[in-house]
Amino acid sequence: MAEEKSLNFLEEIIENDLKSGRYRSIVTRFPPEPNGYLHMGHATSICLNFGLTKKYGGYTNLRFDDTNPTTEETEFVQSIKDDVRWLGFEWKNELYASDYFEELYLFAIKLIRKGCAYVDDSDSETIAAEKGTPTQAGVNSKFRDRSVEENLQLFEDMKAGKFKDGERVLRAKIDMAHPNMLMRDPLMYRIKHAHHHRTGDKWCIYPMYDFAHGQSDSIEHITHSICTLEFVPHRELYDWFIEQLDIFPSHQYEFARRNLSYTVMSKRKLLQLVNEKHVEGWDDPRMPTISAFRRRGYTAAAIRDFCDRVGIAKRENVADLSLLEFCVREDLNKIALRRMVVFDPLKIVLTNYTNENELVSVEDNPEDTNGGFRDVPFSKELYIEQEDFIENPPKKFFRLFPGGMVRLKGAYIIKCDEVIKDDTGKIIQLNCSYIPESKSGNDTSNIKVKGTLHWVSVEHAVTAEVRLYDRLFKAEDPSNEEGNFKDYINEDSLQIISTVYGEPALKNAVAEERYQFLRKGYFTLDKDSSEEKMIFNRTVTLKDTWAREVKKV
RNA sequence: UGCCUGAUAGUAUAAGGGUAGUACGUCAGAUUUUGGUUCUGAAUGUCUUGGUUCGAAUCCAGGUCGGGCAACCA
Repeated sequence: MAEEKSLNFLEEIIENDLKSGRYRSIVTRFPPEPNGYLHMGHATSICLNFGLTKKYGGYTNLRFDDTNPTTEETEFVQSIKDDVRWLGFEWKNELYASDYFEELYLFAIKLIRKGCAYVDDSDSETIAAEKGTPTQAGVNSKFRDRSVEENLQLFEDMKAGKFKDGERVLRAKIDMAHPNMLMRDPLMYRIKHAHHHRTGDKWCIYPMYDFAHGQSDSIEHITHSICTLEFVPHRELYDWFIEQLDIFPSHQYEFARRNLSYTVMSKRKLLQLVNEKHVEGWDDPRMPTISAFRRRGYTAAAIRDFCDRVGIAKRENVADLSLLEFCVREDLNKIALRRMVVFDPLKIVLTNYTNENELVSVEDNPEDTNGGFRDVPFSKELYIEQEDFIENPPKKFFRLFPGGMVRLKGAYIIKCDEVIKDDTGKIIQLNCSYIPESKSGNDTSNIKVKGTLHWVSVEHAVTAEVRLYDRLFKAEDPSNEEGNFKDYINEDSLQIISTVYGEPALKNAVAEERYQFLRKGYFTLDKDSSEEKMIFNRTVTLKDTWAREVKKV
């Protein structure tokens, strides 16, 4: 009997709502602002919102929170849709806060009529000053007590474009002494003579987040409006507008934003990394954006699994990058095709080898019992990794050394007989002998070796470029370190090896397919690849217990 | 000297008055034609002080520490 997975606090709320009959099914929404690319934090929100309706019945809308025309662009709308789809979720309706501009405008008029809103002529400095501070009450604006008629007229003039940016705002009339600063006559509308990515030049007044989000939720009958912790103080305002307007009572629930170790997650900081060219773009594989993870070779399943395993709660957190890496390795181990690729070649010559055109058969994926095999050409001259040979090996080193034996994966056991160096003492070639009766699958040699190496035939090798990525930051939580987060950028986060040597099957690599370069890590073809040149991104390394062993010394 | 909010192994998350559990990470071992995978085992935790109770991570009171709130951003 499988243990029942415990519920997170939102699932509990929903189950109670369903049980009590408050709702028969639920509606959630994912509400990104189209002013940047989605990142891992959004992935958590996406998995949460879509996951909840999948689990409990109902649906999820995709709603773009596009109330600020000066920062928002269609480019981002497209990338967001791509990312949500790629993550494996389908929204019920594609919506925009701008779809509701007319309705929102009517809501504003309703509040003016009720005496709950007024037009303020003060400039932003004055309004800010009059707002007071967290420990000090604000004071009323001198425009606070205008008549309903005057307010109506002024608001219409605002809409009609009779004022310049910043000359007037519409504010809710609540309480300038309220302990919650958001309740001190918050702005509802501001004037922006700006082109909107969807409504064009139709409007020159735009609703503020607080006057758009809750009402949009309400219009869509969102039952559970889930957002991050920084909006907790907004909930009071959210409820106030809904109550004053007497519209469908959506409810807001807050959870803690998801952070990831060794990176930053705020859009502002990510934008800086892009603009200041610390990375190549939003989908630079070192970025924590969804498009970057995709390009790097992460699978949607792995990301979903990660979000699932981390869970959600209400306390601030920094999730371990190693958990994400575990999730992607676990998925990739099952699906990646194995290939042999030598990064840093050391030539070996099998002095006693005389066969011609020999092929050895190697499994594509040992985890897959139905998996296929491929033929790999074997020959007298092979490449192995430089690091797989040490002249004076440390203890527990079971790769190749003078007089030592190793198996070449899928082929024969070889013995190192002679080390050849150039004038500078650099090792340039190994002369080895192979054990003919040790062929894989047909081994009658009775020789036991500890090490198995990957290799490629010199004559048959195909070349490619590999890009090896490391964490973008040296600090676990760069935002919380002393000084600027950029001081902690890892200068070695990208290592390019322009020529590596792969077995011929590598030539058939296709986009989207995942590969495990034996003993090297998981790789996928990068979009920069061309007919002439294959470029592979390292998605993640293999777990390397030997590297850890070496480090200990 | 305001308001809101949070605190469980290194990290993340359970336990909702009754054995503090799970995952990742760490360490040790077994298996292995990838030093991968798989398997086994171990170490490590309830912010603090009181109170209620047969019994408290859980309820109550005080304290400590962290986060958010003074954008015509979302």
